[in-house]
Amino acid sequence: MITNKNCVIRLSRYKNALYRLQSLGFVRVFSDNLADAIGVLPSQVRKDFSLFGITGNKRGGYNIDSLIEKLNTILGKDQLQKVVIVGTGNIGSALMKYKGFEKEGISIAACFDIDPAKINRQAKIPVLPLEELKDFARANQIKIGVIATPDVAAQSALEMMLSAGIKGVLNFAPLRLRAPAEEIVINNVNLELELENVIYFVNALDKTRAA
Amino acid sequence: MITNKNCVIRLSRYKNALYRLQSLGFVRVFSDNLADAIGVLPSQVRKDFSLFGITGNKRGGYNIDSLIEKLNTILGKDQLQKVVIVGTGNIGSALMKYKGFEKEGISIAACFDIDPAKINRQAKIPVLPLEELKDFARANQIKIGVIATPDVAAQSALEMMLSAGIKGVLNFAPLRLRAPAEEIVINNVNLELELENVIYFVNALDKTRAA
DNA sequence: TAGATTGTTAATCGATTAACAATC
DNA sequence: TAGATTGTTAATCGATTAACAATC
Repeated sequence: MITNKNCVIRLSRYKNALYRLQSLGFVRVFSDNLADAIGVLPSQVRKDFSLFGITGNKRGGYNIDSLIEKLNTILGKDQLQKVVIVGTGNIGSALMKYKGFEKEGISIAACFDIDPAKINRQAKIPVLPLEELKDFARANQIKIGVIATPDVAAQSALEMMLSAGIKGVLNFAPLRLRAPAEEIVINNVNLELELENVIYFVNALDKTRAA
Repeated sequence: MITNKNCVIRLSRYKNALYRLQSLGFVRVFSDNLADAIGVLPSQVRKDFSLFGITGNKRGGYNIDSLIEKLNTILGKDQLQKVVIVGTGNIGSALMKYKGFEKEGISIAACFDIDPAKINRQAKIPVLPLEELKDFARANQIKIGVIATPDVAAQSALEMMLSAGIKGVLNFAPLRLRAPAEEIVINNVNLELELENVIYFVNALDKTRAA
């Protein structure tokens, strides 16, 4: 098992670049082209592939179709991934409507909220009471959940997910969730932090120029 | 100038942890406590502080109030940061309504869209035609922009921001933007990719267990 | 064949961790 | 003072980059 997160992220980027090349009619690709497309060095591309046992042809590069297929298998995109979202505030409902996931073979099976006013069983993506999360996730074999609740509700949302058999979480609440690492994969997206980071580097750049 | 992104992200996390400790009534903190709060080692905390010239007291640790102040200065939070958002689709409008930014001293000055139907000059956060971005950003000295447009519009949004004097961009469009690195800081948030990453590690964990 | 590209090994680089002298 | 904690230097670790033999 590869535990380097950056490496897995690069695989996703290669895959995206390959789809673009494919739609332009290309059939083969060299490590050189892929490297340029995602902004790394050619040896990084070959190293990444080597780590996952992906091989090409010396002199002939890689066949785009079969490369896409291999990457999709590695990334679990050979099967539809069903996810649930807990929290239907701003972030939650934006994710619910977001077209990007469907395009990537990710289907939002349902959303959950604690507020009875938000419940809507008839919607294309139903919004259900939080109490039903456990039964729903088990019945539909959901393994992936998104936490888009207010901060204070995030930890308990995680615990409900754990008890519902969910194995992976994308967390948008800006705090550190506590869970046994062997039991669940947590990936945090902290929007304030990302913006703060931009602000820092802009200021730092400014100071460098002034100096 | 510190160019290690991870280090800057940790500073933000320290700051958040410190606010929590402060609200619990604590006055001083040790590298040990901070390390535990954000999940790193104590020597990492001291190393990070040392990189930014932050010092404490041997035996006495760090004073929380003054530590928060120092971190806020470094992170540019001693002044209100005004940002603009281009694109008022799902992501854009979620960000517009998101409470997390205001809490962090980040104010959304305006949003911009190419669709005339979206324009709303009377709203608390006005939605303006894209053509007005340049004048607005210059008049209001906006340095930070968020790209939340469809993929195909992202590169041109970036170029308009560049010409408007914007120096830092948080990009939600899932593609690589091209720009001269010396002129602009770009931070990408790719939601599909983050979710794909969770899916990969869940599958990988599954395989490890099965084996 | 000659030339180009892979796959892998070795070298480099940078970030994290450990260790410990200084000192409150 | 004795004990605990910092600040910094050195050691380790892991990821990226370079180099090059194999070969299509």
